[in-house]
Amino acid sequence: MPTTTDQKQLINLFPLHPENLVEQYKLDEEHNMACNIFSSCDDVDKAATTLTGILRSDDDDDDNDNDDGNTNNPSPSSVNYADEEVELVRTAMRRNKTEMNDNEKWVCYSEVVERKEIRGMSSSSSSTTSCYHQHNNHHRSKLALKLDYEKIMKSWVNKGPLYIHGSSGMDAPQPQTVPDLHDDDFFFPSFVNGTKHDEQDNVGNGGSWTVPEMTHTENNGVNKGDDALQAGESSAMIHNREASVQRYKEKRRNRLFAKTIRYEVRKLNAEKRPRIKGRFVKRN
DNA sequence: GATCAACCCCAGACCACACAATTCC
DNA sequence: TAGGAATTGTGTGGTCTGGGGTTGA
Repeated sequence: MPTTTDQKQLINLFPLHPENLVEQYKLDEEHNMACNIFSSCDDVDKAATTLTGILRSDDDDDDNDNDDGNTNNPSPSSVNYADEEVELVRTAMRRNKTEMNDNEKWVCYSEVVERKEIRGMSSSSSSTTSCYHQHNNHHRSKLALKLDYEKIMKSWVNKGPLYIHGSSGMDAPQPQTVPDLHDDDFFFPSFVNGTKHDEQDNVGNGGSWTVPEMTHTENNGVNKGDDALQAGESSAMIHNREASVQRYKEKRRNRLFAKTIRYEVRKLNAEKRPRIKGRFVKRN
């Protein structure tokens, strides 16, 4: 858990303050670029290599969900701009690494809830999460989690370590952070084409949240003779996860942001209905 | 740097009424 | 139980409004 002084760094209580906006703008721009780049890089076959492609990759990935088999067939653009892409990725990674070292931007969610409850207002815009929220320009209510730690500890006792091993090289385990559940992009998996990205990606992908993959070697306190059984369970977990990812993608693909007309006849009637200054008026 | 007016942007409200859904007999 | 009548609720689009942010003097 961060110290009190750390909290001051982690939580920006005045994100709209002009002084913060300058830095925030820079951070958001670079963060968004990193996010887009990494989300596009998760799928090797997509290779959205131009800036336009990178920016569109979020939408394109839906269309390309079924193209996972083309891993070995990079698009021509990926060949032409491969160097630029690599450079972009490296830049983003450098930036992300710098941020990780200089100024940790993640906050523990319980902390957010606590502060939210105290202040009665949304002060939870850490730089990382606000990266998405400000980018989307949505004012959405945040989910408040209240965890029953005892219950969690009990139910987790046979499921390996509670912590994702931190990538910062620190000895102490890093607390697992909870993503913004309202932001679907958070759930875009770094687990694509059956290849698992290591935990480094949890930090380096600009916010893409990944479920920690458990290996049986991490599973403490379990009989080693059950390796085969555990391998089967692990495989089942992977398949379950893939199924979850597929369900998520399907749901995401079917999302509709545009206004939908449920009754075309009502639309026609409304268009024919007389108005004054935009308001419907009686016919007589 | 602080202040203020002008401007811009956008979500939400407003309206009548045809039609869908529900209830009642 | 089926079916018709009555009642209630919903959805539709163009314009306006107010609040908040931005800009320039």
